[in-house]
Amino acid sequence: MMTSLSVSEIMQRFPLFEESLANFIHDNGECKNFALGDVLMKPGQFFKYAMLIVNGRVKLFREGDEGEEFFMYYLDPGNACALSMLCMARNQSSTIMAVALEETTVIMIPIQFMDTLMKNHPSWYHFVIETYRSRFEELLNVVDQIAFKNMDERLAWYLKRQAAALGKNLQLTHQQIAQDLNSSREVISRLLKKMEKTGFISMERNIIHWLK
Amino acid sequence: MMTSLSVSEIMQRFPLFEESLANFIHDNGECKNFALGDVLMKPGQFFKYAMLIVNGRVKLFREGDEGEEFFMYYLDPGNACALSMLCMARNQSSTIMAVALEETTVIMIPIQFMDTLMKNHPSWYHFVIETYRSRFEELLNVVDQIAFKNMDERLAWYLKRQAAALGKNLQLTHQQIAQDLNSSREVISRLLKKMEKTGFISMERNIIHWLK
DNA sequence: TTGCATTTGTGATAAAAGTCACCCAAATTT
DNA sequence: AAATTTGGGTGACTTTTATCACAAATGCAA
Repeated sequence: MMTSLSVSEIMQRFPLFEESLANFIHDNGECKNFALGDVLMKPGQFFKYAMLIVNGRVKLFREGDEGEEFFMYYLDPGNACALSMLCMARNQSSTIMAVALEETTVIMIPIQFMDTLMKNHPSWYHFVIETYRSRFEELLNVVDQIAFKNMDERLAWYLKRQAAALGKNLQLTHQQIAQDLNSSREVISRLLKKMEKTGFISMERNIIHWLK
Repeated sequence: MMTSLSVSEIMQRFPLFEESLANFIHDNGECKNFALGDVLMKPGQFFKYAMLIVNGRVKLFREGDEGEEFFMYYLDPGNACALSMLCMARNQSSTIMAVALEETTVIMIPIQFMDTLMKNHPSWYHFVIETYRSRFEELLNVVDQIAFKNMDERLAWYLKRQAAALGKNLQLTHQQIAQDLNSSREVISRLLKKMEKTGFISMERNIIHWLK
């Protein structure tokens, strides 16, 4: 069923999987490609698959009632979408948006295999737990930021995370940052100016260099 | 090992457990009581047990760097602490506070039984997944509130949740509410006055009546 | 080159939330 | 009953963030 991914490629991306698990996934998973901007998941959508990221990068964000956005985290190769595994278990609909940031390859494992995987493959169970744990923790950090910090600190934290995920030279407009933080462009521009003066970043049009 | 809880009591609190699972928990779990104000979990603490709430109520909140608090959710009888199950899997330390709101009884299941439970008891696996799912979803709602809403709406949502959990007559001071929302007493007092005028609540000293 | 769209800079102003000062009323203690 | 503590009300002011208006700079396209 898997269209274009060998067992050894699976094990390379997911090094903690046993070979029997990689085999099972190879036989029963589907491999799907998404282009930049493609929506993997949107509010109200039901899940039929657990999604494992093989290549590329996916951006997860929450949507507000009036279409505002709020950036949560990225999924990188080797990660899985925790939501896709959680909601699936109850056939619940999702509440967040997932969009491909670049050309992205995903393994889709149909919902009906979950129980089997869980029962027969300890490494699957550990992978699932670790996926939940890391996303929960990431979400707790997000809560920390918006509950306790002002915009200047939140912006610094945001840029630091972006730099960690995407590299130190960030192709971002002030408008995009404002959108991710649910703030406004002017506010972000002013705060960035301050950060530039204090030596944390340098700026060009469309680019922010994280200097730390 | 279980001190004071019969198999049938376990199955009553956790109706989706198979009998074999309830038996296993009865034989291998420990039963522990906490008094009002007791700390079940605090930042930096490592987990040796998964915790299932049998009686009482536990309040979970995040602590800020300067000791601020931020209310996340309550755990009720029949719930489990997702964090205790997640961190355990990696022997990670927790990042949130859990405090007993009243006399509370908890089943503590030592970490080393997790793999066995997961493998041999489908109803345990479903319970764990559902625990993660519901807490993740609750946390997402919290993020929504602080990311997109002003304090008046957040306060209304907070009171609504409190009323759903604790009943319509809430024994809360304005100061406590301010603390849970990481705001200040004056702000909360003023907003409550408005809510009283618009008929959402009525107030007495130490009590807020949720009227909807 | 000229024109146009996009990105960024910035002052003025407004709205939301936090802080300070001080009050009164209810409850509790002495 | 008097004194003290606790909870709550309120005006004045500050800080933070958002909004509005508009200018300047940059890059791309005709």
